[in-house]
Formats: sequence, structure tokens, C-alpha cells
Amino acid sequence: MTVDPTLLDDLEWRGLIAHSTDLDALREALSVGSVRFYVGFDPTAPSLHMGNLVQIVTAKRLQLAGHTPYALVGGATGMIGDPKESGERVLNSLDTVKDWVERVRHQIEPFLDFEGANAATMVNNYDWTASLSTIDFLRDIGKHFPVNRMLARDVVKSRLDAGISYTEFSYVLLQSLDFLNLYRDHGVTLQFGGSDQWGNLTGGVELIRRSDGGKAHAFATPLVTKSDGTKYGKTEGGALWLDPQMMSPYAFYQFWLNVEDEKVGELLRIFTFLSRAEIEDIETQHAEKPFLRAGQRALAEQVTTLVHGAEETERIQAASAALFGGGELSGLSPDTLGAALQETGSTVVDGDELPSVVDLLVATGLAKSKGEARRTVGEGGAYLNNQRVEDPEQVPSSDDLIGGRWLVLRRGKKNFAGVEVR
RNA sequence: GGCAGGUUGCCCGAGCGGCCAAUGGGAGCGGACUGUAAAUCCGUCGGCUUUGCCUUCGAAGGUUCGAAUCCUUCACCUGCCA
Repeated sequence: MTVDPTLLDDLEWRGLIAHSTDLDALREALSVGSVRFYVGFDPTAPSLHMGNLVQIVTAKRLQLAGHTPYALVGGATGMIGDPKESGERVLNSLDTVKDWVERVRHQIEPFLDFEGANAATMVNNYDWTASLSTIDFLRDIGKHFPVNRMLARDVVKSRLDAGISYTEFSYVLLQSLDFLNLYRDHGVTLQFGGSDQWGNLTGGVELIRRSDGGKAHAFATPLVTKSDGTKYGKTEGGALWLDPQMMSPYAFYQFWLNVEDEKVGELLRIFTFLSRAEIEDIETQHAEKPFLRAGQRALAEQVTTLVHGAEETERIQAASAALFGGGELSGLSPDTLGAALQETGSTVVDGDELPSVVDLLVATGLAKSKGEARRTVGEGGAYLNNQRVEDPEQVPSSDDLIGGRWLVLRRGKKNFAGVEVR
């Protein structure tokens, strides 16, 4: 298996290496031959999100460069939960974890290649921890972890006042054990993860050294934040989910399309497989004519294609063009409009007696309550077929139906929803 | 275990018997300006059958014409002393 010698330079250029163990040693290892590496995903939700996507995409980069991925789902670690600063986690039931493990596994699979010389392997740490006895665990693993060092970790320190359970405190041992096991049984010598995982990553490297005298590598990818430092995708809808049931591909695409200018270059480098030359070209275009938003368009297209496929992305782009095109909606063919509204989400309504605009705003989910819907109208933020609605009691007439059956509802500048009248 | 203080709307945080659906800030939402960007400014920000009604101020009781505000019990948190 020949490997791409420029891999590490590319990762660095993309800003994907926030922390690392000896970088020169890693560079050396990656240039000699196919390195077996692993990256883990804990089932803490029914779907992966944007933060996990960084790891998935990075794993794919490594595989494309000739290295061999082990994708780990945390059937065991997901039962424990790694400590987070905000406080103790609520434990999930075994059934929930099992269900989420399966979902996460299926979400990861399409991104990696499970055939060929450097085929990916899927592993579950439940397989080697479930049967492990407490005595063996404490003797073989626990002995290598000085508590004073564990206490010095930032997350742990931040929790000492508020309190931290022994369960979460022990998490690092489990993740380190994973690395040791994969090192012994599969020759895995590299682990990476998000920068919040740095302590867990080095824990494994340490354990391999102390326990087996072995040499392993680790690096951490950066936490993706907005330019004001806050987390991305932390809006009302929660995280930026990859599961189309939890976040529509349309909403997913729109998220990337609306990324702030200052972040476009960074996100293109992290999340897309566009080459350095292509990205720099886009950045130049963007700097010259920012209003064209070439960066956001490329970003949204690339990432949505990666996650939801080219066909879906084309449908979304067509829908976005139709709705944001600025032209008269009535100028669109009913089929085009119907397809567009299928992407934004639409609600079916009985044609005999049309509800008021306020009721429609609630029915489509654009407003959470009638009060909010009325307020929106009062604020001048409600639109029917791109016409501002002045009267909250307004009821659409049959003349308003586009193509005989569609109403286009909008809240604010960019939240569309369709109403199909039957 | 003793003493003192706290628990308010998405978050922080005022209120300390009626003028309280509850000051202020942040987030969110809408408008203006733009480029479906950022910054800025303005507005809005419990629900409803909306000149009024209903449910909220840790939980349950009580006092009162009337309580987020007073009393009792319970739960949790914080500080000081053991």
C-alpha cells in the first residue's frame, strides 16, 4: 500500500491538528506505510452531529492517503459518559445505548471504504470490556493511572467543586484501554479525536507505553466555533444533526449557506475535500466579491453532498433558487414550487375552509403558538406568497393558491414553509 | 450535626403583601441597513376564544379581601462553625 507523503502537511494546512504528540515521529510513521488508526464515537444521542463530522471527514482523509481506519462505536464508554464541564451526565439505559450504537454505526459506514487493501473495520468497545473483571481492570489498567495526574486534568479540576462521580472520573481508563486493545490485537498506533478528547487520547498513548513499552501517536482536531467563540450549531434546534429525520437536509444546507464570512475559509478546509488550490481560489473570489457568497455556496454544496448525497443536494439547490430567487412565486410552475416546498417542509390543509394566516403559521411550525404568530404578523415578519401580511385575521382566498393548491408561507427573511390545499 | 443565606420566566439576575406575567442584561425572534454574511440601530420576547381570562416565581399546605413577596413542612444548593 503506497501512502500519500503530503498527508500531514495537508492536515496542518487545513488546521486540523490542534494538539499532537511528537509530530515528527508521526510524520515519519505516516510516510513509511499504511498506519492503522482509530477514532471513536460515543452514542450520546440518536444521531451524530457536526462535531463528529470533523472526525469522520478526517478519518476519510487518512484512508484516502492510504492508511487503515478502525471506526469505534462506544457501546461501553457510552454507558459511562465522559466528564463534561457543565456537570454530571444522566446515565442512559442499556437499551437506549444499544439502539444508538446501531444508529451511529450506520451513520459512519457510508463515509469509509470497507473494501480494498486498507479497508476500514468497525469495532465496538463493549466487545472487550463487557467480560472484563473488576479485579483484572484494576490490576492491569488502573495501576498505570496516577490519580494525582488524573486530578490535574482540566475537566476534572473544573468539576471538583461541583462534584464528579467515580464513574465519570474513570472514563479515561476505559478509553485508554480501547487504544491498548486495538494496539495489541490490531496493531493500531494512532488515535485522533476532538480537542476536548485530548486528555483521553494521551491517556491511551501513555498506557501503551507504560504497559507494553509501545509507541503510539495521537492528535486532536480543533473545536469548531463561531468567530465570537461560541459553539456552532448550538441554536434553538440544538445540534447540527446528520440524521435527515432530526434535521432536514434543506435546513442542513441552509446552515452552511448562512455561515459568516470570516469562517468560510476555515470551514472549507476542515469539512470539504476540495484541494488547496481550489479553496484558495474560492477565497480569492470571495474576498473580491463577497456578496456573491461563493464560499458559502461551495461549502453548502460540498458538505450537503457529502452527508446527504448529490441528488438531494440538487433538489435543495433548486428549491433554494426558487424560493430565494426574488422572482414572482406565481411565475414558477406548480411542479417546481411543489418540489421546493417538499424540501422546506409542507403541511396539508383541507380546502373547504382555509385557516387564517395565524393558524397556518402555527400549523406549519413557523410559529410555536398563536401568540407568537400574531406577534410575528404585528412585527411585519409574516409573508404569504412573499406578500407581507398586515392583518393577523387574514384568511387566504382561493385566488391566493398558486397552481391551484399551494400557499407559500414565510417568517422573517428566510424561513419558508409550504401549505398544500386539498 | 449547628447557625446563616439561597431556590424567580431559555440563561443570568432584580422584586420582598395589592400599581407583578413580574425591572435589567444575554440568547432567541422580527424589522431597518446589506449579500439568505458580520457589525449596528429599533422592536419583540408565558398561553388563550386577547379592552378580558388562564397558568407561572423549588414542592405541598396555611394566613389574608388579596402573596413571587408573610407562616409551616419537605426537597435541593451555598457559606460559616463542628
